[in-house]
Amino acid sequence: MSLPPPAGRQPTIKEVARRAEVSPMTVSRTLAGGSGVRPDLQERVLAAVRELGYHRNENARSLRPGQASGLIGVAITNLANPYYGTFCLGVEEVATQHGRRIILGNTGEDQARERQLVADFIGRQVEGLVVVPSGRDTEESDDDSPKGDQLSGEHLGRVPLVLASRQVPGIGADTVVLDDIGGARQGTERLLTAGHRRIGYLGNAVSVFTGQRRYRGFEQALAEHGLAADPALVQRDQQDVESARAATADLLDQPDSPTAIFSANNRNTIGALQEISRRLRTGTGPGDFPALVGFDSFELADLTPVPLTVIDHDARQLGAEAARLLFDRLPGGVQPEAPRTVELPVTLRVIRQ
Amino acid sequence: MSLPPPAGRQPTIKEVARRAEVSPMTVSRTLAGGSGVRPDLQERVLAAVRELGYHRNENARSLRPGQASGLIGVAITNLANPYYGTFCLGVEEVATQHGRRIILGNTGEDQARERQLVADFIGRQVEGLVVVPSGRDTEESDDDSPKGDQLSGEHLGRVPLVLASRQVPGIGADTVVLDDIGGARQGTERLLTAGHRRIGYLGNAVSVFTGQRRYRGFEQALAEHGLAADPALVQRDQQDVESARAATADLLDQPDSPTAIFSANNRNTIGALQEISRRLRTGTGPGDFPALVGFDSFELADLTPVPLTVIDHDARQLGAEAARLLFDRLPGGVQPEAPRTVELPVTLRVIRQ
DNA sequence: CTGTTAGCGCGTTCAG
DNA sequence: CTGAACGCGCTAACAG
Repeated sequence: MSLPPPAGRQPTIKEVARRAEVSPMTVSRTLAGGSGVRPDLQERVLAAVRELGYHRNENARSLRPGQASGLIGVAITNLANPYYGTFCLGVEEVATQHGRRIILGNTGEDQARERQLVADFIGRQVEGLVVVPSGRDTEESDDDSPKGDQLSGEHLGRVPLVLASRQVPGIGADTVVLDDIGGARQGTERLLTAGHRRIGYLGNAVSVFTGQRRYRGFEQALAEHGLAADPALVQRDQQDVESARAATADLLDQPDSPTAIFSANNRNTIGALQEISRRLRTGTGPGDFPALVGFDSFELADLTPVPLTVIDHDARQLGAEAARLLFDRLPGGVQPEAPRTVELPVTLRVIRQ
Repeated sequence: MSLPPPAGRQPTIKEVARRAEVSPMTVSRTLAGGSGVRPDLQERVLAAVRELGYHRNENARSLRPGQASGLIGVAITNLANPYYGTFCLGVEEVATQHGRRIILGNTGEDQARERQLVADFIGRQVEGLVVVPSGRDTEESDDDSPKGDQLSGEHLGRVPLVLASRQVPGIGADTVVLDDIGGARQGTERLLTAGHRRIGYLGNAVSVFTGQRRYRGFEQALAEHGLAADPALVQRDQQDVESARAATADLLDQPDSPTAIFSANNRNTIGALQEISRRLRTGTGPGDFPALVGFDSFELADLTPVPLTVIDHDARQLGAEAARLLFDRLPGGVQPEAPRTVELPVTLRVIRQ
């Protein structure tokens, strides 16, 4: 005679035990590897497990002291950007190597949402956090409500945190960033060397860490040539492809439009290419279209209708590195003393001269 | 006198209670909204919560009968494909509207990995699952080890499941698919109407549901014109851009290379465009390059160097619809009787004539 | 309005 | 080799 199937609830260890006619402990031990359990009992247990479709309740499991949840919380700013999808893949792969699962949230550059997410992750007993911090001031402020509050030590308890892509002032967490300044400087330098003097800038808000750094690299290169950025040619409030396309249209429609454009991320570069290609098709716009240098690579860069150089790097590697830094701080890791910052190099890649 | 901060552990409700000099129940009630708790006690509790950085343990919480975990498990096949990133965003948005969090796993088209993931999700007490099933036979087989075993009702317990993109025979779950056959038929029809007779095919494995359906649509359109697919022009084992590029090279290098190519997904279309553009730049390859019709849209399709039509749809909407079907089966939903299949329409969009 | 009791599913500890 | 008791953090149900 078989017991009735569980009604609307997952079967528990007790039900398995009852069905296998053993005690719950025998089930527990069997599932833990079975050392010290008679083989015939193990078989009865495993049969009952199969028949009932039993799954250990990981939540109850992690309740016990010393038992970890096996979860890593990942918060990113924009899942619609393939860049971050690839980034997550890097985190996920390393997490899987360490037997961990990732739990993912999208902040949409919203700090309130980031705070909720992180709080929830901690409530779910994540063992660690990988966060791409949403836009915020990167300047230290001396008022008493520091930015990045939700990522401060007190709020995190003792959950290790790794920041990716962007640093947050006042947060002493391990961080992986790119060589934003150097990459932007080199990319801009390339345009200057090619003789360009009117160079447009497309970027994300200055309140975003990378936005600020990449703009700084842009300015540095200009300064080295005795130039300064022309405010009329600087557009930096675009977070998505459509606004980037519109900003590009603005640049192209200026009376003395730029002969080249530096773009600070793939959203902006793609928007620029879309607008340029639209005008090429419809025959509108300036006679000559600007050359492009853009941070981040992307699929189909090859198809560019104008000269294009990308400042390339691997989002997957960024994610993997972030995860590695995190696991160093988890049980079994090397437990570094001070917060570390890893700056990954970038590569100038000429797509079309 | 303040208690020592929690050492390596998250603070518990008891510590908060001790610090606020109330009972744990008063803390619990305050955090649950505070109805029926004296305001001054609430303040003491909230102060203690802030000071200790307390976060409710959601795992312990969901242990109690009747309490749900607030988690939705999402398993996709390829996080590196921006398509699935966007898909996840759609799921995530709807889940957030319902106060749920998503927990994400990447199967890499590996059934074993899919099984592990789903088992783990259930162990974490997810309230529901959204799965893009990894490749498997779509034919019913009459042996006794049916495909899609891990998604069968017995293994899932009573966790509602929604399949997205791909159906699995024998699994009576709600499903959202695209009009794969109709879309592929229309796309191919367009090439035939334009006079093409030698049409290449790039697709994913026939063992993948969409791969099979899209190929069927391709064949149907050919048949309507009294034609059959030429096996020499059919390549369908590509899962990523690089192998798609190589397959395209194969097609282009044939003595009598196709005048048009139908591509069954964005990985293949992008690979094809890369190869064609490479040859255009280097001046190799056939004199005339084939026109393309591809399933899925993608960024920068505008830049195509050859005539291109895409069979367009919104991955985000697919994800959102999958989530909606799922929430219908969760507490508070409409609890439909039979499994439902939603077939989302696709749109032919001419990118370049 | 507040506190005590009990038990959710599991595994460590200790007895048999 | 097997089982019973206990407690992890939390909250419904029941006192007070």
